[in-house]
Amino acid sequence: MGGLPDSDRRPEPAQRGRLPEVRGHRATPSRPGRAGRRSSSRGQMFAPVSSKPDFVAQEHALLALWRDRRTFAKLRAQNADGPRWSFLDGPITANNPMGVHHAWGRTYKDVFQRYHAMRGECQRWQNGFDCQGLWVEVNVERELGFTSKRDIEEHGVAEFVSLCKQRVLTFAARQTEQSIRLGYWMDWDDPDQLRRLRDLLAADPGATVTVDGPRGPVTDTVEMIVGRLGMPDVGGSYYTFSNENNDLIWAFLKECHRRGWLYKGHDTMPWCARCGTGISQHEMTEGYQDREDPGLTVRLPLVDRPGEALLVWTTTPWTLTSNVAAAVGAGLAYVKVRQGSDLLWIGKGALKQALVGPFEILEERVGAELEGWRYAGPFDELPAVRAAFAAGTPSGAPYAHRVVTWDEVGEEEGTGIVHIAPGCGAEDFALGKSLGLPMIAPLDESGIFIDGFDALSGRDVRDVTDHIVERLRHHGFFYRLEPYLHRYPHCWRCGTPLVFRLVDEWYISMGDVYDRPRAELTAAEVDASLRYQIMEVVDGIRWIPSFGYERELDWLLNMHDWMISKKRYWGLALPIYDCRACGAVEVIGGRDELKERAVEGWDVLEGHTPHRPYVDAVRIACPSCGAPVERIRDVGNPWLDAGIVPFSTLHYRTDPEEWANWFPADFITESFPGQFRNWFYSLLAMSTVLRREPPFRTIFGYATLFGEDGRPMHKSWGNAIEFDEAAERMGVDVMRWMYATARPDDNILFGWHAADEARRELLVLWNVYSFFVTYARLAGWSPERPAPPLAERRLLDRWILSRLAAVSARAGDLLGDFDLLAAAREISGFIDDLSTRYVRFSRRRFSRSDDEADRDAAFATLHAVLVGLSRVMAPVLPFLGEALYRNLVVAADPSAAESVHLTTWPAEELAGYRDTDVEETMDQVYRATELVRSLRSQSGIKLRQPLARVWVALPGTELRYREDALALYAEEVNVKHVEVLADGSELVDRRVKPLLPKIGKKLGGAIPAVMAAARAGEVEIHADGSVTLAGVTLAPDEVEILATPRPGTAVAHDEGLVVVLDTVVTPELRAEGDARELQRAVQDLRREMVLDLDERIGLVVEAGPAAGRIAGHLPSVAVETLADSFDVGALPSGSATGSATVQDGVLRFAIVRRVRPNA
RNA sequence: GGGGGAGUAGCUCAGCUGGUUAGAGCAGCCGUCUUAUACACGGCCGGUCGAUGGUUCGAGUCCAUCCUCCCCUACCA
Repeated sequence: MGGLPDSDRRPEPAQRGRLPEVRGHRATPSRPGRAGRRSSSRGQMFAPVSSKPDFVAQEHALLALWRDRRTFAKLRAQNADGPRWSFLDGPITANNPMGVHHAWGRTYKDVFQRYHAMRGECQRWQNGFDCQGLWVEVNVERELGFTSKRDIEEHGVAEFVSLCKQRVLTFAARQTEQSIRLGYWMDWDDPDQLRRLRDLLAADPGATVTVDGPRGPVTDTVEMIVGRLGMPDVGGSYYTFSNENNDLIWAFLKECHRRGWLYKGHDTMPWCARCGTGISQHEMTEGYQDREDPGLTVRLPLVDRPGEALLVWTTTPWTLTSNVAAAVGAGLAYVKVRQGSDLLWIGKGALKQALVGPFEILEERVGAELEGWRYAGPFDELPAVRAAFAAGTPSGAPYAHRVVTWDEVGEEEGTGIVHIAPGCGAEDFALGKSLGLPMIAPLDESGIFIDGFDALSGRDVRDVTDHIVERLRHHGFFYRLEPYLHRYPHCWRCGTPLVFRLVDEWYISMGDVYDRPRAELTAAEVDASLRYQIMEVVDGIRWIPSFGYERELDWLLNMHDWMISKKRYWGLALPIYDCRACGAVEVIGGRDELKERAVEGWDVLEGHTPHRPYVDAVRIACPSCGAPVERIRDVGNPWLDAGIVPFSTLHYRTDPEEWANWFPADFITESFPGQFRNWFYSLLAMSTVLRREPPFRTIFGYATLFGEDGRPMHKSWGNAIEFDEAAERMGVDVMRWMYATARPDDNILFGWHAADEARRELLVLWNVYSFFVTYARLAGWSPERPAPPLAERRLLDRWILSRLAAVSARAGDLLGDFDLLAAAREISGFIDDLSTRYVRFSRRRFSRSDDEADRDAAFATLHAVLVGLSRVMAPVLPFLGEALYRNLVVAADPSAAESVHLTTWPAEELAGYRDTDVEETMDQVYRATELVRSLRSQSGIKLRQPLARVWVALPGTELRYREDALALYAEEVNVKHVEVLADGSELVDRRVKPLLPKIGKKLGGAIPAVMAAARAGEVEIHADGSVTLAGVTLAPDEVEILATPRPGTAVAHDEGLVVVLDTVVTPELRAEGDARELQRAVQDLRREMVLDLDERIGLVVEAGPAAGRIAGHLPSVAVETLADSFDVGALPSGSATGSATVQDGVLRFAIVRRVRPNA
């Protein structure tokens, strides 16, 4: 269990922790009793930290710790009186284990909630599960091996519905466990409890059971407890199958009905023959797939023009059975062509694609002239067709196939003449309705031809193409058949190609679409059209990214009426009572109302949740004719279930005051694809109907997760990664970091390589932490040791503390603005600065003992930085943050908050560290350091080799903290003296850099000349700092003065910063460099020997000229390598030896151990 | 067919309201530092910023057209 401190096993402090002290040193060092107890011997303060952490093991240990200590409960209690921040969770479908794509969204949800918790805000922390609908049904069917609705009916609807509930409980438990593993803090149910309820439900739903709720034990039947999950007395996640959820949807539907928006539509709809239900417009997009269909061209002989025929084209041959008309474009040109003995009518523009073989044009007419021509249909002798035609048109006259005109007809595909079957296509239906054509509906709900179609009757629509083609050939209707590839709608759930069926479905009217811009509409017009009311609600919401706003409006403007019915079993029971006797429609607004209105069957429903089949038993009296009326058998669209949650989960009905405290939600976040027409839409629609106000203030959307290869994750493609596997192999902090550093509005490519990159970044941080603890233990340093006040610390210390303050302020603002990516980038940049600049620059300060005050300052600084960082990163990286915090703070200070997640956001506390002058100074020093490194690299002089002198020219601005900065610089670049070059130096020139953004507009066309002068150095610098270039005078704040090297000097420069390095290595410098070389070689050998970091040694250096030259430096080598003694002479036999490359060859040495290994 | 987004190094992506010399990480090559020792750092390599025009003193950035990919949307049989 990597890195988890021993102190975890100490008993928990009784009082609630105060915040850890991170400022400088403590005013009162410590209470004597405690200090005596633990830090008298070194190494007791911080638990050792491996530089090779096992993140996964650590995460498991921390999960156990949080569970045992009830840390989350403490957080909730701590914030109970804070200002409210309302997050509303979009329900996850409890139908399968959760995937890594869910983990992406859940990372956002967790990060923002944790951040607001650190702001002391009170939250609800309620997760949601989506429970009802075809998703679950299909999986239960699959498990049972069912292939049709008949199987369900035979199995028994009650049992089937129970199995659906059980499946939901199974996967709610599973997803709960997975979410907890992710570190997602919510008010989770106990997964074992969920499974227990599932088993009890299977055994006996009517048995009485008692469960623990937040307000005490709750006793009810198993079925009713399941129906009450998520409600205040039972607690935990909300479930959309809950009684309250269903009840409130009933109230919503009743309100729609009251306003006259609910209606029954008779229309030709996309239909899934396998699922036996219609598919609404909202569900269509997901199902479009490329598909090859038969492209069939058919001859239709004209009755009154012997020998002539129309050519029509279809990709759905089965619909020819129900053909009633052929449509032409009134204004399009049509031609009669001769092909062999055939005389065919066809659209002029369709000649090329529709005809095969040579032809001759005989005649041309516009479409309007063809109107009314009668033709013989291909299936005229079928009883169903004869019956429909005999019944005729609304006027009563018998009907015959004829040509009609339609303005939708085009010539780009097909023949320019469109086969019309109003019972088999939505547009055909609309046309047929407007012209009063007969309707022939050939299919039953399973896609089987009904009676009246002779040989076809009883056959599956998916399997009749060959038969139909054969028949057409036989009767002379066939012209041509060739495969046709197109996008065709499929069932989004089971993948079956859809057919169109004439059915009754229930809709909520979205109201008129006006042909004027919204701004010009009157209030009355808006009041009359729900879609515009929803748009007004959308206006009041902040959409991130902003294009979401336009997309939602676009959908609202174009959407059709909302089809809410489904001819299925598991779901919301639509509370619609459609009187067969008189046609009156009644909608019931809740369970209580139903009980009141019931005239029979209430006893059947009593004790059950409002689901099929029990709810079907209840009848009410028709308010209009008094006849007993049954509920329609349909269930509801599942987005009704999810859309009502701002009301059902916030207790709109039972506790309006509490509801008002949490409504509207401050924040929701979900993956964008699909939700504009689904959850976002249903939330908006339902809130608009019930309240006419936004259900949430801000919505943050993100894109889609793909495999590493950029394709959707797919098991058979080998690019799929299961959540559990990812969690246990890469660790969830690594996963969360990947998500945090991904652009939300772009698709994310998820894979093991990306995880390695993310881990590497976190390892850098971990290594800083490991470094700190390693040396703090060696030095016996503890946070209680007095440290110099900030003003007396080194520049480097003040710099990193200032950076920390800046980062916590910025990251906080960014998280508050829902910009996790930018916040993560702040943290990432800080980790880089901390590791590559701060620790790298100050490494020696932690190990040496000659300046204790400075050493303590370094420890105190790095400690404060790591503690501060642990808090800043806690929302994003809850495990790493906690690991650092517990070892760095809790282990040392039992009075501190026991978890980083119980601390507050540190920005305000740290603000005093901010010093932008220090930051600017350090940036210059750092850049100048890089230049020296570059020069050393070019001239082949190792950084280890001291040099005598470096000259530095700085940009025109003044270097602040000059002495400190230069001292630091000298040390860092390993030179004896640093000289700052003045303006008059012969090594550099002063150049002027005009600041284009400031002067661009003003100067316009004069710019090329000014820039050329600046480049050439033709500049006049005036006493007040202004300059004249090419006759143009610029103010001091319009230019920057830079240094540039004069030609011919060996220098490095960058944006006005110039360094000149004296590369002469004198014998003295060389000796010193060789000593450093020796020192490094000794350290190398120590490492090879695996000596303890603080193990003392004896050092023997082989006698010779080299040893002689460096003799003067040997004492310091000894100090640095922890040698108690050093000798120059023959190397003792049997000891470990090494060698260092020095000026004139190789210098050998030996290390003599003071203690025996394993002693 | 309409609407939106995107096209920047071999790969993944930065690049703010236009500012002159386009950056990072990874990969590759070469080095460096080091009691953070299976860590880290630097350098090199690599881009006609999808194409073509235009606006402008100046365009990866703004405009137009076209090409490619993705998403949304659509009644094309």
